[in-house]
Amino acid sequence: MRNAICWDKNCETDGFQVPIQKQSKPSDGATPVRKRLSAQARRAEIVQAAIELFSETGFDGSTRDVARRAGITQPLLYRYFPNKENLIEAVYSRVFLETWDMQWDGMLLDRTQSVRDRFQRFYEAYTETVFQPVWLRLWYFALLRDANVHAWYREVVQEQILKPLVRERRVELGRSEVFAVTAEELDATWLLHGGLLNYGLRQQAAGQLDQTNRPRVIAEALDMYMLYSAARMPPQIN
Amino acid sequence: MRNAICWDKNCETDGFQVPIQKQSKPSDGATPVRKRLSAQARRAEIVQAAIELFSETGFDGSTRDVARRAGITQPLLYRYFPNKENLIEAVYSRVFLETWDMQWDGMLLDRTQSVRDRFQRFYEAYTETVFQPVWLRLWYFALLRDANVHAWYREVVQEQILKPLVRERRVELGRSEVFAVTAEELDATWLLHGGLLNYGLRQQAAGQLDQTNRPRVIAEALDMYMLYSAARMPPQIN
DNA sequence: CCATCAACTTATCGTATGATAATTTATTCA
DNA sequence: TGAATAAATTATCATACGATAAGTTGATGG
Repeated sequence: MRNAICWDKNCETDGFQVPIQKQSKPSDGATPVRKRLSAQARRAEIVQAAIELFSETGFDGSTRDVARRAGITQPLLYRYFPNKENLIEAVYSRVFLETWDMQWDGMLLDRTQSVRDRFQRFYEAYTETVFQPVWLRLWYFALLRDANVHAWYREVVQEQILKPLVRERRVELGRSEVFAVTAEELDATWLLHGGLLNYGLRQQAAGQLDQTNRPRVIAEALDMYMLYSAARMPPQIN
Repeated sequence: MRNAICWDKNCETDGFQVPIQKQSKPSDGATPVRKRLSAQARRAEIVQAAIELFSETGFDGSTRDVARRAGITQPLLYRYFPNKENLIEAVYSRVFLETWDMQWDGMLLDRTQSVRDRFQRFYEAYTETVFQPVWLRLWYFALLRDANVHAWYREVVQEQILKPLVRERRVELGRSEVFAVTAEELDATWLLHGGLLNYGLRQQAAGQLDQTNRPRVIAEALDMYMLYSAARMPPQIN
C-alpha cells in the first residue's frame, strides 16, 4: 500500500497534494532534498515553526499547521513533544528565556556615561529584540493564557532593568543607592517601560515597524524619568 | 421521544445531566423557572455570556460554552447570530463602543480646575471602567485578532483624551492651543496612557485589583507629563 | 378555544483537532 | 553487506467544533 490514494472518508491528507518531492532548503544540490534530520535539529525546526504559527494565530494554532510549516507530518511532532502543552512550553523558553543579552548588564552599569545615555543605548538594543512582531505577539498571547509567565517576566524586568535604573539615577543625583527601591520609584519606571511596550504593540498592530522615530520615543520616555526623578530626589539630601 | 436518554454515539448532550429544571434567575418565585424570553432579552443574555467566556478563553471559546453559560442550547444561538463571527462583533460593540461616558468630555475641558486635577479625576473614572478584567482581556484579545479594532481605538483615545490633554496643558502654560498637536506631543501622552494600560494589565495578570494605590500611579503619570510639558513648552513663548 | 407564530430543543452533518499504534524507510556500524 | 536502530509516514480514533434541518412547546390574539 505504498503511495496509496486516499480511499477512506477519514483519510487525513490535510490538503496535501500527491506527495511531490518537496525540499525544505535548497542549500545543497547533492543532498536528497529533505528528510532524516538529527533529533536535535528536527526538534529545533518544529519549535521554530511553532513560534511562527503561534505568533500569528495564538496558541490555539493546530499541531497540523505546525507540522505543515516544519515540512513534516503531524504525528512526528509527538516523537519530540509528549503533548501540545509541552511544545508550547518549549516555545516559551526558546523565545522568552533566551531574550536577555548578557552584555546589557554591563551597559547599564557603565558609569563613564550618563544614566540617560546608557539607558538610551540599552532601550534601543532591547526594543530591537522585543519589538519583533513574533516576540510581542507571543508575549501578549502568553500573558493572556497563564499568569505564571507574567510573574516571571515581572521579576526579570524589575531586577535587570528597572531597579538598576533607579539605583544608577540615585547615584547620579548624589543619593545613596543602598536603600531599598521604593514602590513609588518602581511604579514610575514601570509606567515608562510599560508605555514603551505599549508603543511597540501599537506599532505592530498598525502594521508599521517605524524604525525611524523609535529612538525619539525612547528619549522622550527617559526625559520624563530624568525630570521626574530629579524633582522627587533633590541631590542635597543625604 | 421526550426526555429521551442519549442512545446515539453522536448524541450531543455535552455533559448535561438529566434535564433537571434549571432556573436562570431566582428573582421571582411565580415565574415558570425559565424559558421564553423576548428576542431582545435573549440576545442580550447570549452576548453577556459570550463576553464572560471570551474574556476568559479568548475568542476561540466555543459556541457550546457560550450557550451553556446563557442557559440555552447551542443551536438557539444561531437564531440570533448568523455565525460566530457575528457574535464576536456583537461583543465588540457591546464592550468597546459603549465604554465612553459623555460626562467625561466636559470633565476634561472644565477650566475652573487645573489640568492635573481634571485628568486625575478623569483617569480615576476611566480606569474604573477600563481596568475591569473583562474589558482589559477582551481588549488585548481583540487587538491580537484583528488590527481594525485597534485603529478605531487609537483614534478614540487620541481625539477624546490625548489631544485635549495637550491642548489644555498648552493653555495652562500660556501658549496657543490652535496649532496642530505635534507627533512629539502625542507620543509623550501616549507613553503615559499606554503605561497606565500596561499597569492595568499587569495588575489583572497578577490577580490583584489593587484599588488602593491606583490613584497614586495615575498621579505619578500626570506628574511626569506636567514636568515634561513645562520643560518643553516654556510659558513665555507666544 | 384554537390557530398562528415565534421561541426553543433534538438530532445530525461535515470537518478539524489532539493523540496513538502500526508500519516503512533511511542511516550507522559491526 | 546486512542486521539494528532511529527517523518518518500512514492509518486511525475519540472528541470537539461550527452550523443546519426538522420537530416541539408555549404564548397571543381573534
